[in-house]
Amino acid sequence: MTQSKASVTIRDVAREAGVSVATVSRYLNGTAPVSEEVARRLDEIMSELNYVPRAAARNLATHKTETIGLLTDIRGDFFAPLLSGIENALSENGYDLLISSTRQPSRRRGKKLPVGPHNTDGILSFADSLDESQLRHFARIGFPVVLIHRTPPEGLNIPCVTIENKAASREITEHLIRVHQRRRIVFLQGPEVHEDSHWRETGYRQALKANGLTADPALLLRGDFDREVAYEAMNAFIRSGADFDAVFAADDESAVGALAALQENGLRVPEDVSLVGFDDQRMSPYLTPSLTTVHAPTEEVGRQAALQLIRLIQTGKAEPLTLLPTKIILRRSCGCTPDSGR
Amino acid sequence: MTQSKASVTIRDVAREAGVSVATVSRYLNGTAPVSEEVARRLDEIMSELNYVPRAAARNLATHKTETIGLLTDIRGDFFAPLLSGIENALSENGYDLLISSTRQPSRRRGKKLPVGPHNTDGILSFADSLDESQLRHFARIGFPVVLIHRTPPEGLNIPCVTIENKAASREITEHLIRVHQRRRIVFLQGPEVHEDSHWRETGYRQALKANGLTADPALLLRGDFDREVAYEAMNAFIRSGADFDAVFAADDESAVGALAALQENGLRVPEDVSLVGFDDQRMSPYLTPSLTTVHAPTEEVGRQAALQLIRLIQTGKAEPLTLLPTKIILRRSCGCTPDSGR
DNA sequence: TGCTATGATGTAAACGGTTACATGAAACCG
DNA sequence: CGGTTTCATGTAACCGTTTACATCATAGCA
Repeated sequence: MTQSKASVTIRDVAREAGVSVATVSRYLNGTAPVSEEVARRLDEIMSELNYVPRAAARNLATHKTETIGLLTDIRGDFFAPLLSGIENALSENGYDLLISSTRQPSRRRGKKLPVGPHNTDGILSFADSLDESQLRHFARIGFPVVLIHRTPPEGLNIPCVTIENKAASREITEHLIRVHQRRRIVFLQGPEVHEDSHWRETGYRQALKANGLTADPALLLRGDFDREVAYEAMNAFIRSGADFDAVFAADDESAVGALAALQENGLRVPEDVSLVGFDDQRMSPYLTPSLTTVHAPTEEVGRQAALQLIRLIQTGKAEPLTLLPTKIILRRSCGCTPDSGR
Repeated sequence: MTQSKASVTIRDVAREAGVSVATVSRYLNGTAPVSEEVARRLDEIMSELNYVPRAAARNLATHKTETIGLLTDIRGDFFAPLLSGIENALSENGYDLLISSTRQPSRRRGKKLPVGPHNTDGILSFADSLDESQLRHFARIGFPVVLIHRTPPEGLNIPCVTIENKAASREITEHLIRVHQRRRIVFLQGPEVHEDSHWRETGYRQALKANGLTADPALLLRGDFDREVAYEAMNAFIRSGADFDAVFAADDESAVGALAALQENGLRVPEDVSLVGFDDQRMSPYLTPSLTTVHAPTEEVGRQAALQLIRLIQTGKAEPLTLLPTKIILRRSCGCTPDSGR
């Protein structure tokens, strides 16, 4: 009931315990030894007073925030595991997470970013959340940044963690060709600028070439990593009477859209058309037929990115490139019949 | 190149502009008029120096953080839309988001929460992220909290935003009974303590009773809002030779598990067994058959919760209960055959 | 013309921690 | 036993803002 002041400060604790604030601070941070006696008294008083150090004061004094910022778009199945990996790694290391979505490309120049040196110790940037000029600025002032699913622009030395796209794409395409005798394979592209999409397409092309097939530009459709877009594109393609016997969707989202379009047009998967995706999202095993795809370790990407950023903050050094392995997962949609895809 | 000091402060700006720091601060915050002349000069200098006010200093001086904390588990399809709604509402109102997952119930008493009065202006707590004693503590010290998908414990006056569970559950159950002539309907329960699960079960019971059916306890299975758990439970149930003709899964996650179990055991949905879920998650229209379910406005829940919290912080008042409407969505899995479930 | 609003600005004290430097006591040591 | 370490602690400056209070023109007004 004797709740006079708004919040209890380190000085209150010091006074109650009959010591100086310096002693309290040192005990709190373990930066210097404190006598048994005093330690006991402090423990007692602090819990009695329900004392919690104010973050702002600490940040101001130390020039550290113990917080990292995340810039990303909050969308789809991809996001949850990524965030989960990041959050785990951070909390294990005592960091907080300030998250800001890069929604509508307001891109108002001059408008300051919601996370930056003023409120975090470093930031994680997913895909194109930060444009080149912003990256250059952070690099210039030496502010720690780690890129996720995107390599740094020319000449910039910014650590990045992403996944192996090309080899797996090539492998899954070759699977369609060699095991299932597919010849006319549609590639459902991602967003134009997206790096993942680019490398996946490269893998696809290499597989075609290595197997004596030519890459027919007519088989390239834009799916934009989006269910609806993929559905529309696929639908229009089918109705145009196009000739094809398989679809490689650049990600599972677009595979879902493609699957819907195929089925609605009376094409059986995998009997008439083989379908494969990329990412192995949560729902993929539960589609009918279950989706053959490439497993991307998204949660691990998040975790590694967070760990690299922490390392960069604390030691000034980090792995320039962390490339996580991917693995193809054979299920039913390509034509295989594994025991259980789950 | 003349980058001597670590960071540029308000004093640097003031000196360059030949005014006092107070003037700069006032201009920055618009808390007092400033002459045309000075304003122009400040704009120029601030962008030239690339000045960004340090959040910690500001927080310390104002006792505000302009940040809210979110406690939740980062799991499943449910999470992304919720977060998206929250983030949108917050950023529109100039708040930052500090997020902390309530992973392993470490529940180490005494261990301080990662978000609280020391680093935020208020917090959003999903379901059981905060236990009763923690809620009481925050209530006692007058720290703003808004609950999501959970009502406050007895005697506590904490605003809460959630959805209408009972009426829709009753309605969807009656749909199974009246339209599809189902009589033995399995209810796949959520986690024991979960409020949503409780009310959904209540709606289910009411529907049975109102239609002259008795609630057979043998038809109550635990699905835990989890695919795997639901799959196992359903699988065991089927193999035990149980007699049933429909399944009402307490959420779409468990519906997915149930669907897998049904199909693997050769039961056709919806011919042999009707299946319905709750939530209308992203994947639900894309299952085969598409899932009849109850649409929960999850993104809107997030948005409303954020808005209520902001109101609570700024005015001290907020709606005690925000109950968002739900709506049943008829697709194929119950036996209906709508044009397109998407 | 003297008196009071009003506008634009400056001065300096908070805010609640950390930490360099200082101090006194006890321990060690040849 | 005097001198040097080491330990436990205190003093006070500092981190970068905001803001109450003061100041000084200038305008408005009777």
